[in-house]
Amino acid sequence: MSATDTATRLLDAAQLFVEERGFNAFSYHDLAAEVGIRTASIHYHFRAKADLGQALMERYLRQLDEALAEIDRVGRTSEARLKKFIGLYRETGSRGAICLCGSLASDVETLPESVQAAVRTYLERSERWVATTIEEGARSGELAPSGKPADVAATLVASLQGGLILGRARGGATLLDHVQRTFLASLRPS
Amino acid sequence: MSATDTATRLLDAAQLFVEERGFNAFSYHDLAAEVGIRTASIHYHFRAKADLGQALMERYLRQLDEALAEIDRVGRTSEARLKKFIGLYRETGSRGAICLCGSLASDVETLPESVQAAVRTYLERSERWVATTIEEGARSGELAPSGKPADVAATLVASLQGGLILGRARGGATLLDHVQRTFLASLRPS
DNA sequence: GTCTATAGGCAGATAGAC
DNA sequence: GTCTATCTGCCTATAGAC
Repeated sequence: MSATDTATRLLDAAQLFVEERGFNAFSYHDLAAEVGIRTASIHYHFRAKADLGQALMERYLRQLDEALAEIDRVGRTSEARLKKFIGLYRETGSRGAICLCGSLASDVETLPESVQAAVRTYLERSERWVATTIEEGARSGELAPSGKPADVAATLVASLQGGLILGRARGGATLLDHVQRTFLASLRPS
Repeated sequence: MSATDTATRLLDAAQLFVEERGFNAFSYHDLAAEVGIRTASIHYHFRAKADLGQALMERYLRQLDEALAEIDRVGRTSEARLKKFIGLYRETGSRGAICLCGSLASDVETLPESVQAAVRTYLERSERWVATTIEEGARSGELAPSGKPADVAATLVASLQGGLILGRARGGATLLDHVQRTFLASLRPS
């Protein structure tokens, strides 16, 4: 029952800030106020803000792997698994946030190369999982994609990330409902 | 043959900056260097940076209306019109940029309300045009959307905006190729 | 319209005491 | 590990001369 260590609390708070405002729109001062220490103390845990960004993406990648493994474990059909995958994004949107990776992708030109690389890895891994899931569904006859699985997968991930960003800007959290209906309908055999 | 006036040159340069880096990642100093005047002079044309953002979106809205009118004028079929619409985004992506509106949507929490409103208007207008175009195609039997036109329209706009952001982060400008193939295939009657 | 000069604030980061 | 104190630099914005 030990209290959560400071580094973890910093990562938690930073993740919320990035998901709500973006990497360049929060400061060590904001972070310090949230966690209850001074800005100088943050530098002890993360020497520079770029290091914090990298640690954030590394943890987020591990969380992705865990989430996908869990979906593969409990999802019975390909469609059910895709629905759960879309559900991860809907959850994020329902708390007024966007995906950490999508947020960093928006600011990509201002980020250090190490963080850019982690963003690319996250996107590739997501697309590959979706493509594989669609392929499995197509093989068993459960799904009928109208194009190549890799095309559909790239398009789905783009509309989920875009849907979160546009949905927040539009107000009202229904955009991902449209995305889910459109994709599941277009994948269903007629 | 008069030279372009300063306000217009400032808007042109600012638009490129926003499309490449984001609204909060360029300064009046960057802008001044680009246009060849001093930062203080920019304030004569746009009192505060928020005013510049608003002027930027207002001009961008007019450009959207012109582009959509032109597409309606020359596009012979619904599919041809949608392809030209997607082409607007592919053009932006091919110069390593993202849509001004998508860029501002990413930073939406840090923007003044007037700019947020313009972003919403741009998105609504885009979605409505796409929905109408799909409806027309469905009525004539040229297109066979698998869901409601409004759903498909919202999803298409989200994947174009998301595709630009993710495509730039991924490197390689092929993401919108995937999006175009996926949507045109899913709209084609079987 | 554009300039020089500068105010005033906040950013990321470091040194060194405890 | 966390603190106080401080450096340095950049940002938006303004005042007032030309």
